[in-house]
Amino acid sequence: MAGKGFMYGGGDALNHKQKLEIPSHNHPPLDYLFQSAPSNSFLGSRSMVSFGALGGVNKSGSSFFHQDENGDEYLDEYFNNQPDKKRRLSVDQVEFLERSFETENKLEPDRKVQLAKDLGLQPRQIAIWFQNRRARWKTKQLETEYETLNSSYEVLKENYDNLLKENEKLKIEVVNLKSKVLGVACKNEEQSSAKSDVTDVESPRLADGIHSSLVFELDKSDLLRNGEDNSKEELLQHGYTFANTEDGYNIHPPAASSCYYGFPVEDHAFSFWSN
DNA sequence: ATAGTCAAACAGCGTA
DNA sequence: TACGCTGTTTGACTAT
Repeated sequence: MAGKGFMYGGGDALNHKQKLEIPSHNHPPLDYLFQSAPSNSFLGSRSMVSFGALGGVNKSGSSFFHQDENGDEYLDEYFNNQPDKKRRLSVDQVEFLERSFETENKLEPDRKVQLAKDLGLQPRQIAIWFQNRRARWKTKQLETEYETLNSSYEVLKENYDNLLKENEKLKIEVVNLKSKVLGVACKNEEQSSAKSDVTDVESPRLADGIHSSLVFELDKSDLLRNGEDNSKEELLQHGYTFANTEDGYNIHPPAASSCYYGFPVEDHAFSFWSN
């Protein structure tokens, strides 16, 4: 990022070289100093603090910079070794930042400066921490939302599968009922044909003997609606029997019925014939 | 020793 | 121009 701010902590992201170029009015990385002479009340058990802790003061208002008789030694060591090391924030610093984040996850400039002062970090470090923290929070949110959506999907899928099964059962039931009616109609047709004793050119038959105009076009409700009593009476005359059921009655053909449509005997749709 | 994970810091882009 | 976001890099740390 050429042309960006030169001072560490200022402007946009800086490269490593820039990061190490401490302006004359600023201080060497404090974590380096703290490694030998910690004075920050926010230093955690790990004794780690960012080397960006420049110019801060702790809660008691005392300087973060350890200015003792060895101060120059730290300075020399810093510039000689150039400890370009990334340091984790201390536990206390993170806790402080977490509490601040819980209050408000966006960072106004004033709060950033105040936090930087309180924690002895660079404002840019505070900004970066909030940036990363928001990213982690968003990731967590996405995971949570995914879990929620996934469980909703599982429930919906189960309901859908159950509906499919129910639908299949209902379809089978429809076929059952239609085949019952078809059987009745066939028998009726047979009887009529026998009576007329001739081939009826106006009632063409299909090769398998099923009357084309009757196939799956009648259902029990039609039969019941269009004069149940007459139909029943007529069927009784032809040797049909009726068995009462919960939802009406089942129609049984005469014992020696010759009406056969080529369905297997064990066909579920015709199982009622063997009742 | 090394692979995996986490977090600090950075890069680059969009936006107000 | 500062800031936010997303993606990436890098170093510290841990488990094996």
